[in-house]
Amino acid sequence: MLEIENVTQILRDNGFKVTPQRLAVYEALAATEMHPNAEMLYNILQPQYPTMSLATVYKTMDIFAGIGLVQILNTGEDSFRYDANTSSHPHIKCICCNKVADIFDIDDEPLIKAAQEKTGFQLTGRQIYFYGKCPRCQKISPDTH
Amino acid sequence: MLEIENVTQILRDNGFKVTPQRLAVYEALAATEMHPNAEMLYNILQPQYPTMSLATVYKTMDIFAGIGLVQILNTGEDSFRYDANTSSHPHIKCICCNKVADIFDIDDEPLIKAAQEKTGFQLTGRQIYFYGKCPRCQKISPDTH
DNA sequence: AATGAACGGAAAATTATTACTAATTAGAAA
DNA sequence: TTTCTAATTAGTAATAATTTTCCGTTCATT
Repeated sequence: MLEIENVTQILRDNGFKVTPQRLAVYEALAATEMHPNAEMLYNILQPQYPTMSLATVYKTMDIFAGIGLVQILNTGEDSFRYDANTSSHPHIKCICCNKVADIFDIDDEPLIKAAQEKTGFQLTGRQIYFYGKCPRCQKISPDTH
Repeated sequence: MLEIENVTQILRDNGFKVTPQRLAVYEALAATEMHPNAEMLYNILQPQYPTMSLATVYKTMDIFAGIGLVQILNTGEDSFRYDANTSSHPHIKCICCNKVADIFDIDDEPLIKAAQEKTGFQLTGRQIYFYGKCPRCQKISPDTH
């Protein structure tokens, strides 16, 4: 969730050119809460950037992930999703509507500490995914599942 | 981690035939701690069961997952890994040697409870993966990462 | 203005997984 | 035991779908 100036700076610092496409991709990702995959992002950008290429989205996300501007989510689908918030927060996915949401302000430190102590690993990252039925889907179809 | 008799029983209870292949696949998975994917399992079985087919491994794991004999892991790789321990325990993967290990006896209940309360989701499952460098790899190459 | 990077669009690659088919087999019934 | 039959298997081909590559054109930066 950086400002455009910061994105510009980080791109330049890493030797990448600053292009309207790259900024647009970042803006679109930062503006949505849907944790889109490449194709969703492409569709979001389509109206405003009709010539935007899916290949560009892929290449841009690859660069962004490399320089720490986005994190890649793997929720068990065929494609990867992206998050402009690069902090290691848990995610939760609705098994009915497939929506992926953030879980902020949750204290996972004790678990991380315990994992580190139990395994002797030098931890570098984590991915915590919860699965269940979101409140909206509970109302719509309370019985299923 | 069931005995063969139990696997046999569960297969029959669910209307599946008990075949040497299915028992061999279960045995191989239960005997290893490497959390193999389908191809690794196939390679493990190859020496003792030269005619074992990769397709059979896939179909068997599909059935096993369906009747609760195995759980499917998605550690961010291209393929799925399998675990004969169907309890929802965290896993940890070494970013150097790609080994995947279990983390038992760790209390993730507080985190689950907090996630449930924060989101209002009806939770049905979770996947907790840690990433880092295992003790062995720390000794071999202490600097990298 | 120069130039190497980046772009669009489409084609290609990748590769895990599934489908297919003839042959075999498990389990039930005779 | 033998027979019967639908389920299962081995081996291979096909699928599916995301992601990457390709390349001529355009553009950002110096």
